[in-house]
Amino acid sequence: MQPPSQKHPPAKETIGILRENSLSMLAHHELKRRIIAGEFAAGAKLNEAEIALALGVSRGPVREAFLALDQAGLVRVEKNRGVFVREISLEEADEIYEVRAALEGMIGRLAARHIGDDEIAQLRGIVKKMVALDKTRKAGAYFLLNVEFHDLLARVARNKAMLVNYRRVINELDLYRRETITRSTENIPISTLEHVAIVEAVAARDEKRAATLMFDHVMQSRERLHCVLKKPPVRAKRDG
Amino acid sequence: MQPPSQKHPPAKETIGILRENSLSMLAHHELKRRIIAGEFAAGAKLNEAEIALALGVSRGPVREAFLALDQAGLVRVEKNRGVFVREISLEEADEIYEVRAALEGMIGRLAARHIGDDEIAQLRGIVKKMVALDKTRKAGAYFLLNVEFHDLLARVARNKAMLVNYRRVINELDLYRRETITRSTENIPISTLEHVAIVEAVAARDEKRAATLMFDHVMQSRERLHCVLKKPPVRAKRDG
DNA sequence: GGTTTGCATATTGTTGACAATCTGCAAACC
DNA sequence: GGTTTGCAGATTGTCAACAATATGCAAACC
Repeated sequence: MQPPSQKHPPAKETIGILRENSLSMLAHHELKRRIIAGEFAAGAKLNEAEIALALGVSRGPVREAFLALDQAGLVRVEKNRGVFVREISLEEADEIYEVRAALEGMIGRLAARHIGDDEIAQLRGIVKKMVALDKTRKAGAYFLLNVEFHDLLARVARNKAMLVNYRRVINELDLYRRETITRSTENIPISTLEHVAIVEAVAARDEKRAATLMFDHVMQSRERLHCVLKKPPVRAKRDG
Repeated sequence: MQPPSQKHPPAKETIGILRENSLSMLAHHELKRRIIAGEFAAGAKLNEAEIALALGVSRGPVREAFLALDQAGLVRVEKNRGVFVREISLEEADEIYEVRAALEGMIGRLAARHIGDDEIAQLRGIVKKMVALDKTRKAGAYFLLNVEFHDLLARVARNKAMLVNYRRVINELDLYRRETITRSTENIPISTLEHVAIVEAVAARDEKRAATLMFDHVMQSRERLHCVLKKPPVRAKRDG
């Protein structure tokens, strides 16, 4: 298939990437990354020509990427007006949390069914780091560990369809959470305790209990988010 | 396109449709409809130029529609080779059923929380038709009632994010189910009984029970599908 | 003065053309 | 005979130009 002239090791990888991904897909992934990373403000207008120039491609692939991002719920397309980074209201976030709770419940059940010993160790490692963070109260670091914890569980569930749906929902939620969850540290100890209980249930292969704990954990996270939002003047050290 | 002589009342509606939807969106919806309706064979290759001609647009909007359909899981895009109607294996269908079970469980819970009396009546009406169909054993008609029943419950849940995710999963499953579920009628009475129980639980506003019944109903549907597949020579009257 | 109309500009929507890639087949080669 | 090489045709990927639409501002009008 490939011409046998692959002398340079890095070239092979680059060629592979270009063979697999069209410019549309490249634009799609890059824009998705930037949106999730928060490099665009919520509600910001994404100018086709501008982005095409920045990515070094023409408007066609950018437009195709926009349509895909619209389906993924990351941008909102208004005909003849443009595309905007999706803004998620508190009400929408509440709804999405319910979807996430449903998925995470099933993830807990499946993870308890399929988890291997090495993966149990990985989960325990993550939780250990969380416990250590309880004292420092670094919200940013905790947020990353939390993402890692839940994504690992989603992979352990051994269900590709579930993983795809889970990650899509998480991406949408992150549009909302990135502005709120890192502002509060008081709930970290509680959340960590829930994580500990989840690992125990999964490690014991207790499907029912893992499902319930995961479901409740998500719904309680939602409640904690509400509590944080209700006392808005948390203007203590906003490191940013 | 159309001459600007909008004397006729329906023209107003047409203009509205064109103002809301770009050709990409039109192509997206039309292709989605055709794929779900089974007008394209599973795995069939969708030729850009051919479809563009059939829809009366150029290839650009068709390509944009393809990208969106790829995100929705209805087609598979292979770079430089084309797009194909997604084929879903039994293993994938099994996975998707688990995602669906998770969502339907939450839908049952939320529906029990939010349902109104008129909607209870609607559900009972659908179930009544299902019971009537028990005797005729018309799989096609039962399938439509089943879709209506579950979609109504999903709307009753009063959660837009859930509805969007639910319908996406159902669309994917229909790619698989349309070839299998209509071949068997023996399970209709059992499934109908489960529907009756679900309506009762929702009408009683019993969230826990509704959630459990919905979850189990989906997982049992999956098992029934397996049973049907395990006895392949069901060559009795294949009305087609 | 406030509202409306009409243009100028910018941006998006669509198209057709061109470049890159794949596929199938036939000729050349061992 | 079987494999490889090299076209020819078809299809997809990308681009740049054109058309349609929205936006903002200024002039005209009441």
